[in-house]
This record gives sequence, structure tokens and C-alpha cells, in this order.
Amino acid sequence: MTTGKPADFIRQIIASDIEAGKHGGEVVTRFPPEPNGFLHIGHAKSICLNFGAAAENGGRTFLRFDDTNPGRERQEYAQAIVEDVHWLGFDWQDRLTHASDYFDRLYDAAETLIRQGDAYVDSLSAEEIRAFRGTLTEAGRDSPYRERGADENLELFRRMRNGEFADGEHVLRAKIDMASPNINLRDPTLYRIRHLAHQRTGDKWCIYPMYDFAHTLSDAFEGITHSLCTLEFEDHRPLYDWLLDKLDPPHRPQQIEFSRLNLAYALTSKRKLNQLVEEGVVSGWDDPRVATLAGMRRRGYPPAALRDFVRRVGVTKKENLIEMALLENCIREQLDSEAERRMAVMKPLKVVLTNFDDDRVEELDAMNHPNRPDLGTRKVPFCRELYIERDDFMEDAPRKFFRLKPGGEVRLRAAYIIRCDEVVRDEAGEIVELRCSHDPETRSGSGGGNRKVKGTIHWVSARHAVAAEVRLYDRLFTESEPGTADDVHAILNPASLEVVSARLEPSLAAAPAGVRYQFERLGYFWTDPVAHREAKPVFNRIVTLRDAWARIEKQALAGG
RNA sequence: UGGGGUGUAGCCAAGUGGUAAGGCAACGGGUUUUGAUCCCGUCAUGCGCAGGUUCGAAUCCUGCCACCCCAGCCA
Repeated sequence: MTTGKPADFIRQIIASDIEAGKHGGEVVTRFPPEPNGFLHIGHAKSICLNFGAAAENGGRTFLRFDDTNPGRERQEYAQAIVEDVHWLGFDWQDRLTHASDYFDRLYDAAETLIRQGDAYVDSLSAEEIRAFRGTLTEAGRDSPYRERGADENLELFRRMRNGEFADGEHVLRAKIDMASPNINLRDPTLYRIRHLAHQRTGDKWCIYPMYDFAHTLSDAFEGITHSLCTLEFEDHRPLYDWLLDKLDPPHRPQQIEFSRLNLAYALTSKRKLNQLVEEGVVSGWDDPRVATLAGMRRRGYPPAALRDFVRRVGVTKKENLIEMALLENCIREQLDSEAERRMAVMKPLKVVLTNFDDDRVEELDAMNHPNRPDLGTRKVPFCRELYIERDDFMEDAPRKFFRLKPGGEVRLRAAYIIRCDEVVRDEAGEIVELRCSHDPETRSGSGGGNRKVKGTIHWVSARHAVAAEVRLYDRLFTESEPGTADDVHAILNPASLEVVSARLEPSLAAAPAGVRYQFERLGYFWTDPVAHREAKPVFNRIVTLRDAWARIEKQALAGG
């Protein structure tokens, strides 16, 4: 590993804390999602930062569910989050916790605050509290209940816990400063009444702690040294510190904020994703067209590529909007080095080699990867009748079209150079077959195999090819403007899903589920584990490979 | 018009008083049995703006400007 300065300001803070012997040189972090939806690409940054920074320093990380608001949280979301964090490549071992694990201790801490005169039960209505809070430019006013005695507060708070009041009747507030310029310090709510069963604690509680209270203390209880969160919590840090000052727990964590990762045009809003799911526009939160981690997993994005992406994006306090091109570059780079190559034809056009015997079958050796001999070779059957991609033949080809045209030559990847001698049409004038001749001297790998022609195309043997349904997912769902579309109907890009009947080279009939391949000249694909279970080969196309040739061709066609 | 943050290229981002790293994108060229990959080259006399300090400033000082966040009994 390289030495030198840590990569970002948070790692620098951690390094200097270790150097100073703070927290006994320990590094303990946490990733604290609320289980109210699936994780998306933005969460990957927090996950990699928290787990990464700890691991790099011999520390440990908690996966903690911030489940303090029953009613909007669900166990199935928690399960999905567990799977996604694991898939991304991180392990919390036995440190899977919940804020709800601490409800008893949290309650005790609240009583301590009351006894100290640092918290009080307010009986104002929600609307009144809002009115008393003041505005950004005007100070708030004290609640008439602010000076209740500790005994009365304690009595009331216990009755709140015992369920003697309805939702909203009372609330526990920290007693700080109603005139503070920081609105978070104007006596923030610590506990509210919610007569609602909690997904983990059932009916035990009818009062639930608010984020600031639960989060700060959970950090303290778990011995978190560096509590990393996003920028919008900067204003909450004084409250975080106030709570630690007043309660003085044995361990004192430190909150550090960084800017969240915004991926341009990507749809990450939980509300909007939920709308897509509810309306059946997508098959679920893990649909390959959405930017959730589960969706990207199904799409075939390698977790290593996502980690690389997060690393390249960096960690700062600056608002940012990362271009999709960076993500796609990371995916492409990872897949290019690890994905074996295979041939498949999406839109078949029959090619008959007139000078190749009908009963002859050649087993050709094809490299599994053009730049990695270590990945070996495979056998590909070659015979008289083949399929090539319909788009790889053009009758009135422009100058820069390097693939097959009447009278022209092209190389069949891993096989021979062929020449198109004749175009066969049906009654309707549709091209149904190409009659070609191969040059036997040009077999790939042989001495004469070095003859150069301008283009190389992919193909499959008609007799041996495996028919398969291939689902082509073009792009991620994206919004017309980053974050501005108010509902999913304003989405510009339909993230089209095309299903085609493809012909695959026979080696793919037994392709293991979940293994990623790059299909020669078509882009990246991977096998779909779900469909594979039905013993039906189905592949997702992952369109992240830049189709440079398509772009060039478009220019050539436009410019003549 | 309160408080808290942030401004370095189209998008990210290093830089911590000694003369603007790197990545993505873009553009130009080379290799290539994937128009992919790979390789080479170009891309900020300039660091939000204006002053000041200094032999020397993206870095220090002063004053402006722009953008983001905060008025949940959400997280």
C-alpha cells in the first residue's frame, strides 16, 4: 500500500486523532440508515467512507438501523439494506444494531435530563410550538410550560410513557435557548408520543425518541469515535455536543460532516422510487433500471466498480453533481478487465459459406479475453451456415462502413475472412440470406491468419447456436433535470427495456448464473440469476460500453 | 434582512506562503482479429470578485459577491 497523506479531509482528521492518541487510538464508525427504503448510489459513498476509514485504521464499523419512527420503517427494508451493504463488500460482523436496542437507556437518559432541569414536558400543540419557535430572523418565545418543576416533568414524562396521553398531547423538549440564532437549539423535541407498534419492540413503547437524541446517544453507547454524516446536519452539531455535555457519557463521539454524493440526472428520491414501484412502472426497488444498489446489482454492475467510483469522487464539504460518465467509466473499466468475451447475435442474418462443406464442423479456439491469455480459450463450432448481426451488413454502405457489404470482405472474429458474393431476398424484397465464400488460408491463429481486413464482426453457427431471450436495459431511469422533476411522470428517459430473441454461442448454454460477459462488439452482458434458475438462458444487456463505432457510423451516414 | 456551510477547468479533486497533481469528459494521433481495450499528446499566465501584506499569495488580512442548508412531534 502507498504511504503518504490520507486521501481526504476526514481521513486526515482521523489520522491526526490517532497520532494524538485520541480515543486511545481507536477508530469506530457507523453506517446508520433508517430502514424506510432501499439504499441507492448516494449511500454507497457513506458506506465506503465509514467502513473504509475504519478498516484502514484497524477499526470497526457498526451497521445501525435508525429505527426511531415506527410507521414509516419496515423490516423488509432492513433486510434489503443488510444484503446491499454485504454485496458492496463490507462486513460489520457482530455489530448489527438498532437505535431501538437502546430505548431503555435512552429513556433513562431523558429522565436524567429532566432531573437536571435540562428538559421539560411541553403541553403546547404542534402548531403552537411552531408559532413559538419564531422565524429565521426573529427569536422564539418561551413556552408557558418551560418552567415546570423537575418533579412535575418527571411525573408527566412517566405518564407519557405509560400511555396516559394521546398522540401530540405532550412532548419532551430540551431546555436550551429559545432565542438562539440556531433554530435547532430552540428547545428541540426529544420525545414524542406515538401510539404505534414498533417493528422490533412491538407495543412496549408509545413514546419514541427523536433523531438527535437517539443518534447522539447511540453513537456514545457504541463507542463511535467519528460520527460521519452529511452536510445538512452541520447545524445539529451544537445540539449533538450539548447532549454530550449534559449527559457526559463515558465515551464522547465527534460528529464530522461531508457532502453527499449527487449523481446527475439519477433518480434517487425515495418518494419517487416508491411511486415507480407502486404504479408498477418497475418491477420493484431492485429493478435494473433504477439507481438503487439492488438495481445495480441486478444490472450486473460489479461492486468493485462502485467502490472505485466512490473513491474517485472523493470526500469534501462541497456540494457536487457527479456526471454519469464517471460512473460508467468505472463500470466499463472493471468489466473490461474481468469479463470474458463471448459471441451472440441479437438480430440474426443468415450467412451461407458456399465453399464450405455442409457436413463439416470446425472447432475453433477463441480467446476468452483479448488482453488476458491467463483466462484461456474456448471451442467455438464453425460450419457452413452462420448468423451474423443484421446491422453488420449494409448494402449501400458509406465509405467508412468497415463491416460487410456486397463484394466486400470482413473478418469473422476468431475464424476466417469471408467475402459477400450474393444477396438473397424473399418475395417482399427483404434480405434473408447472404451467400459468401471464406478464405481457408485466413483461419485465425494459422500462418495465413494474419491477413488484414478493415472490419471484424461476430457470428454464431446456425446449427449450434442457442436461442435465448435477451433483455436489453438501455439506461438508468434519469430525470430531465437533476432533482427537479416533481413526480415520476416528469421523467424524460424511459429507461427502455427491449426483449430480443438472440442466438448465443453454445458455450453460453451452461453459463453460470451471475457471471458477467462482454459480448463482442455489443456491450456488456451478464447472466440473470433469477431467470437462470428456470433453466432458461436469459441475459441482461448492460449498456455502459461506449458504442464508438455506432457514433462514428452515424456521422458517416449523416455526412456521406 | 438570523445562523451554519461552500467557492480551484465542462464534472469531480489535490494543493496548508515558493511559482496550479490526478481522474472523468472533450479534442488530436498510434497499436489492434471487438470501430472496444491499450498507448501517446493537447486541455487553468489561472484558483468567485476587489483591494492589502510579502522578495513571492489558490494559500495570510480586509471588504464584497454567488450558491447550498436550517423555522418536523422526519432522518
